[in-house]
Amino acid sequence: MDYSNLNSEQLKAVMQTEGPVLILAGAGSGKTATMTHRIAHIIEQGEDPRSILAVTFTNKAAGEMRSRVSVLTPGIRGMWIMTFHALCLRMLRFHCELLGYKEGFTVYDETDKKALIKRIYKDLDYSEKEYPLASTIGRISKSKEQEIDPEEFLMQSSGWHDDKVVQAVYERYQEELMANNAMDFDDLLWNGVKLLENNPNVLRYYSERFKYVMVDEYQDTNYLQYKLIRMLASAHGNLCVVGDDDQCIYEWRGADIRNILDFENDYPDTVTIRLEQNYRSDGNILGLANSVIRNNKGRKSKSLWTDREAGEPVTYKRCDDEKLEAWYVTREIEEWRSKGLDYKDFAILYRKNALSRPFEEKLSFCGIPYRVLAGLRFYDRKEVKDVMSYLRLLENPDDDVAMLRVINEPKRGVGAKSLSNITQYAKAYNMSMYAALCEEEVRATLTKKSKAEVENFLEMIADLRREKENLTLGDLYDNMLNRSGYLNALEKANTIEADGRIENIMEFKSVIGAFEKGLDDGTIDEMLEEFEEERRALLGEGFRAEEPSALVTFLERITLMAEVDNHDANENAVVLMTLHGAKGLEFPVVFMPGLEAGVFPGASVIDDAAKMEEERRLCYVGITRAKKKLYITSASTRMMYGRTDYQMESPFLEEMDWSLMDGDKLNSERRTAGGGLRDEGGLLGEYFFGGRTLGTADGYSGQPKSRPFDSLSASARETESKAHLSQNFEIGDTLKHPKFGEGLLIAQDDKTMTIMFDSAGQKKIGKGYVKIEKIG
DNA sequence: CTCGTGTGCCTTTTT
DNA sequence: GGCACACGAG
Repeated sequence: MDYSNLNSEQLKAVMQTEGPVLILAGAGSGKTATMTHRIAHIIEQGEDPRSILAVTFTNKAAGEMRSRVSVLTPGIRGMWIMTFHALCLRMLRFHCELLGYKEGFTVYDETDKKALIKRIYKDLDYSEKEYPLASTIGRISKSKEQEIDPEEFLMQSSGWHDDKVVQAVYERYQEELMANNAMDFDDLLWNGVKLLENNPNVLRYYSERFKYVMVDEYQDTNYLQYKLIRMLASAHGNLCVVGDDDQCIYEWRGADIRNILDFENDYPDTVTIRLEQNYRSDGNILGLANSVIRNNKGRKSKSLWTDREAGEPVTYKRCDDEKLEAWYVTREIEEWRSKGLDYKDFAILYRKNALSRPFEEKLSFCGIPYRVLAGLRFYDRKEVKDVMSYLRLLENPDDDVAMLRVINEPKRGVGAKSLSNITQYAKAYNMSMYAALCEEEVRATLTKKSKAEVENFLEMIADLRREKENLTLGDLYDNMLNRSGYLNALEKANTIEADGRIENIMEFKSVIGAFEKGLDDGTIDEMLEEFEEERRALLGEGFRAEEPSALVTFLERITLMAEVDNHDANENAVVLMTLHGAKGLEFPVVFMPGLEAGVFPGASVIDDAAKMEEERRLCYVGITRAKKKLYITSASTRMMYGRTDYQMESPFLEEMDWSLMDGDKLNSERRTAGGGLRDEGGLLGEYFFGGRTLGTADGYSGQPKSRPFDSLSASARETESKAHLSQNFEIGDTLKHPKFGEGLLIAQDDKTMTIMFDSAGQKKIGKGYVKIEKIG
């Protein structure tokens, strides 16, 4: 194999295959290349690929590693390169009966979890106001991460009423999960650990099999993941972990930075290798990153360096408000693009999703393609969750969360009263809702019409359950859509909203198609074949391993998928995402907006030293995403959650090395004595959009790079003036609204228009907020 | 039972 | 400002 691309430290990491190895890999230091070469090297040594386990946190990282390894060692199969959750899930699929689960168990995502806990609240008569759901869910999750079961929770609890509530919900939640034959994400890890801890023969099998264990992003492992890895690597002791304590940004989620800081104590005779040469960022960017992160205490000594040139200075821009900030960013993107960069070379990375809107508006206004990686995952949309719930029921009819989602969707006349009848019966006889519904006496409580519809629904499930072995996933899906009446109900609704849902349902169909045709790691048949091989090996060891079906495999894959996994680096669009989502990625030009106290760092952490350090690491992660050019911006006032607040500059700005920066100076407040925003006058054009100020140009920096909007495309300017003019309509005009569709203007004043929409009825629309077109 | 309107909430979120 | 959710009228 060719190792000539590797530097001496990387090479050392590749060759050190035996014993515990700690690779401290700074940002952009060629970590993935090192790991993939290491795997390839082990295989080249003649080791069985099946003896290799490489664990990551994201599907994306796993996929990347898999494909890069396959370039180095074509045709090699049998390694386990997957996320922690997928790893546990795979073992649990084979051995779930040892923990009391049934074959085909369901994995609940956060939405399912929330729905279930909500139901438990209702049952136990707790109010969400008094005991916020989010806090209860958080505490349950934290407990699970620490292996604290409901019983132990009780013993450790302070005895406060709040604790008792959480305890009661927690206990009930675990019971329900078990009854539904389901696990949540935390259970996957905990059950994975339990499986190995309680079953010495299982532990022996896997730990002996995995001669070489590797873990990526080790700084973000939590207690369970730590234990899991420790056990899996116990037989051979060849454990190689890669991480960067400066990039630990998930402590709030249970990640324990001590796992990496204490690794050398945990594993005596550890060989520690530092990858400190950064190949990603130009000198100024790296210098800035170092100037920020050095303010953290308690980090492993490490200094990133580069032999690249200093490059562009980092530009800081203090803007008047969030709209101007977005304009500024948009304009700089156009400016760079005119110099030959592509849209996909830019990323806008913010602290929280709520910051994305102004950027979306300005980008879309200027016709710049962009993609927001945030908010609702495709698979979290109501209609997608619904159709998935139908599919889930085919595999696991005990899944009450799925049942509750779809029993009355489409409407089958099963309301609160009927539901309560069904669930009470189910509870009394200790059965699932599906089982209860199968009882004639339960259905007898429904109205005649409703009874017939429910029976039709049950029959569909029974039929499809029988047929599922013989149908392709696509056919199964089509059958389900038609026979459930789900699609029909949406078609009948004939609203814009329903049309959107139908579109998503069809999109889901193409996801199924893609899955059947094959993904990056092979076709579905190859995957099932690999399962079968694993299973045979396990059977040979005396385990009774069940092979999961294609449907189960499909469903779990989607459940374990994250939004960032959808990021396609080849799509030519500006990317918008949170700083958390950006870890592991890189872009030629990065914008970091919202460097304001209360936004970044967030308001609640500013006087918590430990949390400030994590926040600072997040800042470090953001800076080190940039290869060529970094912009940092802030806004003097920002409207968020419907309120406009005055924003101080972020304390992180004070820590930065300003000799590496240009643009505005720190504390460059731009307010008039009266407290109002200073109109930068003269130079700046002011632009109106439906009577509101849209944007002013950069008049501050003394040497404006361009006249206002010169760098915006001609079509953007045209659209702008059109948008302005188009707000003047006359009564009787037929108008088109992007959301509500066509309608007739029946009244207006200077601020609003009253429109009678064909499908949405009469609405009052504020002028200048959305694009309204005249069509007749 | 379903639809409509009103109230409260609002970090970050690998899986 | 927007959305999800709870509650009240038909």
